Amino acid sequence: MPKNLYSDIYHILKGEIDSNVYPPKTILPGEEDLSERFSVTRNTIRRALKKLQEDGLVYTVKGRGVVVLEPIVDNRVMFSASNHFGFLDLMSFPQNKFIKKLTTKVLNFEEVVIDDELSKRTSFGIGDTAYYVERLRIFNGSAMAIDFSYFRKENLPGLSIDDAQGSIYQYIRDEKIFKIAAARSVSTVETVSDRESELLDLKEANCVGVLKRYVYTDLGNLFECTETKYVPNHFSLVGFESY
Amino acid sequence: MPKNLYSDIYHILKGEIDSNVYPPKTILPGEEDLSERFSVTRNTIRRALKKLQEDGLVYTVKGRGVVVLEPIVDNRVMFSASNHFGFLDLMSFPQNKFIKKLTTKVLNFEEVVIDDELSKRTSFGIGDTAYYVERLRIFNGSAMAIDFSYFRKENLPGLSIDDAQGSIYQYIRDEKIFKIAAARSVSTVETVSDRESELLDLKEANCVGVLKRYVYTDLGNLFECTETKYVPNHFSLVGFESY
DNA sequence: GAGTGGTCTAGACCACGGT
DNA sequence: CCGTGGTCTAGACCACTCC
Repeated sequence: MPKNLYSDIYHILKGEIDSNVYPPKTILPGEEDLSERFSVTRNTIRRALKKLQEDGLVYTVKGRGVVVLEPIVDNRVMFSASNHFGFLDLMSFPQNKFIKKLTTKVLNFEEVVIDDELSKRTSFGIGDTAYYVERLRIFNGSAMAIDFSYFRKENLPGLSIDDAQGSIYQYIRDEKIFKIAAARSVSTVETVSDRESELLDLKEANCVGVLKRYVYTDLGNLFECTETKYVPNHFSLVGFESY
Repeated sequence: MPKNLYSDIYHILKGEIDSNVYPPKTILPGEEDLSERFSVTRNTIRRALKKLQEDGLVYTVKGRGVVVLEPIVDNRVMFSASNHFGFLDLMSFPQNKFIKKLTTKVLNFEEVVIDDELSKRTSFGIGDTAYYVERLRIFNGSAMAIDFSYFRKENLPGLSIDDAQGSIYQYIRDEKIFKIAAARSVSTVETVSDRESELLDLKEANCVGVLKRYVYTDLGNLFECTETKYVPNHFSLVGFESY
């Protein structure tokens, strides 16, 4: 479906790496060779290679070439910070097929005005109006996470409790209200409050993982601030960086 | 110090955003204007803008322009997955100035052969020899984290306990053994073992944050697998993605 | 020194947003 | 429609790795 040259080339090369045409620790053909093979400029090849590098499949070394990296293994519910548009979309992660049933229970839905303290928590402006939503996430029958969310009302004027029950991102996409531009995330571990320990299936644990996400519209303003608190031992957050 | 055009331009623009020449939610001058201003091609401008976007400072929208994003606030010990070369280098993070004293205690240092089970844990090959190192990290007098590390011996033949006591990455850089190419990380929350709870200053908590990092050499092979277990409430892991 | 990737230029056409 | 960023080409020079 992608009709960009560089994107096509990226997919082809990725397939060849996955199917061991280029095994780990080997060097890919040079950029010059690849441009000949695909009949494009070196520049276009470089964009495809850069995408492979961002995926963590290869690493390029000046003067040597493009090296295929060894793969690693892990087996939990992955929530990669990227491509994570809300909890409901998690089910579409290919690794997460074993989540048979994910339900959402809205615990709280109200309008709040951002005061000094909330502004520190959410980075919203003082005086802004926001929807405050609490949603309990139930995986295969156990309460595995709670989302505490603030949505700026200005950007989502008609939000209802029914939308919150479904996927808010689905709602945004369907209604074409705006586009989501970017997200910043901060991940921490915190000791749990009494209320949280009542709501979540923590077993013996007295801590939760916290993923705080700030989401931007394509006009540059923050429109969502969500803290997801999740139980230990069941979730992984993955990342990749090259230097 | 950087003598690349695009990198210079990136720093200049970043400074202008920080000092509010271009406030949040405004649009930067167009790429054409910027290329005129700096007397470079549009291509070079685009690279600088891409770097700003990777930093999470701006977001570009086709047909509209480059939007400056609103900043957010947070105040913990940051360990960004990127630029994190071992714990000792954490002190060089500008936000982390308040860590006055960080010491390391080596709890264990031995050679191991990777068997089936260790191979699953580390993604190293079966039969490889590795150094296994346990290091306790003490911040301002309290035991805040433990690192459980495996280093492939093949890549680090002469590693001694003294090197482990200092910064292993310092050692690698100084000895110019190889370059570090990339890292994959997986972040989780786990309930704690008895031994860990004895070693760490957990207070009431019975869980730890776990950051598992796989580090690659520039030849494409995995050379380190480290699990850092850290106490709750004191650390943040930051991320940024654009769509 | 031969070959690799890293940077940069000059110019072209397309797709999208706003009017 | 015009102006924006997105993609692509053709060709150049430099810095690095390896032999």
